[in-house]
Amino acid sequence: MQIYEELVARGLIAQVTNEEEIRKMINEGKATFYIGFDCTADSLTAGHFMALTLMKRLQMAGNKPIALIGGGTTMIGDPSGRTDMRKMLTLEDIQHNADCFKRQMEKFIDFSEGKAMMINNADWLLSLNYVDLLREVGACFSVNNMLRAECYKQRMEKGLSFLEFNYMIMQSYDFYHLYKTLGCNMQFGGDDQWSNMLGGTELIRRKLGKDAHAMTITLLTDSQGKKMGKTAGNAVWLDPNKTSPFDFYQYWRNVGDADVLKCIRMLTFLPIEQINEMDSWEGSQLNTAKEILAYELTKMVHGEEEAEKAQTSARALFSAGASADMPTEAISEADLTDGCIDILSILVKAGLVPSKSEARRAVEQGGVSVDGEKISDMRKTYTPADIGEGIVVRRGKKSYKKVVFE
RNA sequence: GGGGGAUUUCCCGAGCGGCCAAAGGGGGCAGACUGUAAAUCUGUUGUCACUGACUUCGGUGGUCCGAAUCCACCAUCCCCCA
Repeated sequence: MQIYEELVARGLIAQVTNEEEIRKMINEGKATFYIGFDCTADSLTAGHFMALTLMKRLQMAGNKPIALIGGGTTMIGDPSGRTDMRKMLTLEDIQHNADCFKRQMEKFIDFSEGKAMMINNADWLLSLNYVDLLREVGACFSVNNMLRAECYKQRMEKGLSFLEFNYMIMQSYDFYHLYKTLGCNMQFGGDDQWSNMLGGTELIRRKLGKDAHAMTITLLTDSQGKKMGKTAGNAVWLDPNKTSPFDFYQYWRNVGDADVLKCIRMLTFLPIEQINEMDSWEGSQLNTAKEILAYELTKMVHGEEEAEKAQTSARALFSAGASADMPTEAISEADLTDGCIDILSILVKAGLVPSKSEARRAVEQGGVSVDGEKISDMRKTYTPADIGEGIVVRRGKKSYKKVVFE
């Protein structure tokens, strides 16, 4: 099976400008393609992960990826599908974020000699001259068409600033620039980027009379149509300091039944034949599929060792007993009052609850246990001797910490 | 430039000068049921020294015994006219 067919089989492709040409091009490994990353945070998220795997797949098929860091475009902020304007970031923040992105990407993509490139559009966008730009590309854009673009729909109701309106032009300019300087003939991106990407192919056609291609990746959504990769509005980060490997593992371990196969198909590198076999699984058998998904992804992002640890911890926690690799929190002399510490303080200290009030609530509702025993008295206290070698404090089913005294 | 409207807790949204830590919904969290799923039901959802106290309703001042509610100014956003 060739790469294009595989992408289709995995359900990764959403829209393409010209299927025949793109199929031919990437199957023959002749594409030089780019994906843009807006650096609005200092870590990539699970949402970016799919784009990274796609780059990798295409790279393995002999195509050349360009990771474009949006140092310049982030200065503007993409309004696509947003209801609010993005926060404006300073130049320093953006640079810092771009550096972080680079480190993370290097784990997935082979950037060695001629295999792939990473560039920052700040390099050419920031030095553009306004009047020159208007004359050079401004004439190629029809405001009428831009206003019709799907991505601005929501903003047409709430208000769209001129700053953000220009985002499409900047992104189009990137593509045009990369086409001219690096022979980049294709752009990939999330499906929400479709209009912006078409802006680029259109610009290249008008300015150079050449055909460039665009292709979008299906957005990863759950069975309810919500974007995946977030928990309670917070992103699932690839940075282990922002989302621990265990939590990362748990996120995928907990996806809904209806979404497991889709995730495995789209995100893992397991052979498609093997995935097709899993298709017939149902009921609690899907739990195995979820373990596979969680393990595979954690392995890719954090390495095999972390994946093993996360899996062992998770199994131990949800079946029985304790595990050596649990996240641990140390209590010290300074945390004690009259030689002991109460359960509420332990919960807060361990980061299992954000405040004492919530700790109280958790206990009241029977959601707290220590070494497997439910705590019903919120005044219960512990001395260093009680803690001994360490106690396992658990809040709810899924969050727990080992607490030690030192 | 002129006129009108808005700003409430995580989000949406209701709020009469005292009975407002603030209705309702969403989301979150916990419990029951389960398969670490979904659906459903129940409880809970500002903070703390928790039968009480303290801090919140865009910002700053003011009126009042008392303000999310009234007044003034500022800020931001939306709509209509130019």
